[in-house]
Amino acid sequence: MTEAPARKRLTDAAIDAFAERGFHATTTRDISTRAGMSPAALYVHHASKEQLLYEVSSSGHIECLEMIRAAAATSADPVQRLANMQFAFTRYHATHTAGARVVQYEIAALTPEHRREVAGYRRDIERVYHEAITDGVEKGVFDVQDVPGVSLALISMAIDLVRWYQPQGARTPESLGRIHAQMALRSVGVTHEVAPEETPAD
Amino acid sequence: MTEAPARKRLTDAAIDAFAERGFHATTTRDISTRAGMSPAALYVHHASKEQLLYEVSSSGHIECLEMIRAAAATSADPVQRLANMQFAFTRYHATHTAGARVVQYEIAALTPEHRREVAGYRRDIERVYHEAITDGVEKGVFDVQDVPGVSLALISMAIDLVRWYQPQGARTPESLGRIHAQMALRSVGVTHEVAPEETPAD
DNA sequence: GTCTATAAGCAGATAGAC
DNA sequence: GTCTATCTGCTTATAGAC
Repeated sequence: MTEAPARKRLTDAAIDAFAERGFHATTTRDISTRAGMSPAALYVHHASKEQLLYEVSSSGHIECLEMIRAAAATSADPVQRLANMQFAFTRYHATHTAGARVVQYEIAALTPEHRREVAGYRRDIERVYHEAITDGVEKGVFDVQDVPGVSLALISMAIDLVRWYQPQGARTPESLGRIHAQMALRSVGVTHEVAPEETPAD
Repeated sequence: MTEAPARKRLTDAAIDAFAERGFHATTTRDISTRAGMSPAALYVHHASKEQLLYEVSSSGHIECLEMIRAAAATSADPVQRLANMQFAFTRYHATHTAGARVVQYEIAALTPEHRREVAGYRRDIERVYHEAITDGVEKGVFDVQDVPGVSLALISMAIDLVRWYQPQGARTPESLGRIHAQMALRSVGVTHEVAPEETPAD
């Protein structure tokens, strides 16, 4: 159990600081102090405050995309797949609140080029939902008129909890995941109960 | 059609600036310039940048609370009421994106006292949903195990669209309202279709 | 790789003329 | 009530010693 390298200590500190106070309200001194370093040490490892945000934001987007793709690959049955996806997507946002808050709310602080890159990851995430719901409609088990509209609403349901969720509260990531999974199935017209298969959380 | 008073020009400019860039990234010079005034003019009408945020945030919270209470009063039938509420709540967030963004995402920038005040309005909004769903459960027309959990998820669905909604896009506030209203009914176990009654938008 | 010291600029807020 | 000018402090980022 050795101490984390300085570079990762800084990105971890940046995640917490950006999540708590927002990018613009966070000072580079705040980040370096949280990482146990002097203000100047930050610039040995990162070119600028925006670059630090970009690293946090892009790696967070990629992690989230891989997570939802893994969840979408857990079952060939549309009903079970959507339940697993909504459970995993919700649990992820409840367990990675700090990182997800930076991912979701600090896009405007990125440079235009960096913003374009992460916008691509976001479209990829929407596409996973879109395809899963389309699959269920085509197989005749889902009843949905507006597939993109329902996709966005299901994604919103999970993402918005990073705005208010607090780990010390009564709700666990798994309990929220089960509620949202049931609401997802009901939203696409599946009336019977299907328990989500809980893939191991990282 | 006379020009708006300086005070309102400033709060309107602050809503746009805070919504576009966030509280901390917005400068008082940005606000006063948008309102067509010099930097010093802002302080004739508002004590500080935080006071300006507080006025925007509290009036926005109160407006939203009154809107959802009005929607909850449109029908005594739990099914029709929930449909009307989710339609109105969604349409409101799509038509008041800028103000709602400040309301939802800039709470951390308020002083602790101001934050406590708006937290009360937020609980009131949740309570309106909570009571509407409880009413449907007690009358035997809704099937919901976790009433607060479903309430929060329905609220999240509408609120999160201020994160991504753009008026120039293809979706109208009304089309989003109808999708969300149907998803709300399905989420509480109502399987038949009920069109939301559209109260006039302000 | 870390530190101290500091440069250069911009922020919120105020003073005082008109 | 609006302006110009300015104060004061804090920000990002860099220089250079160890």
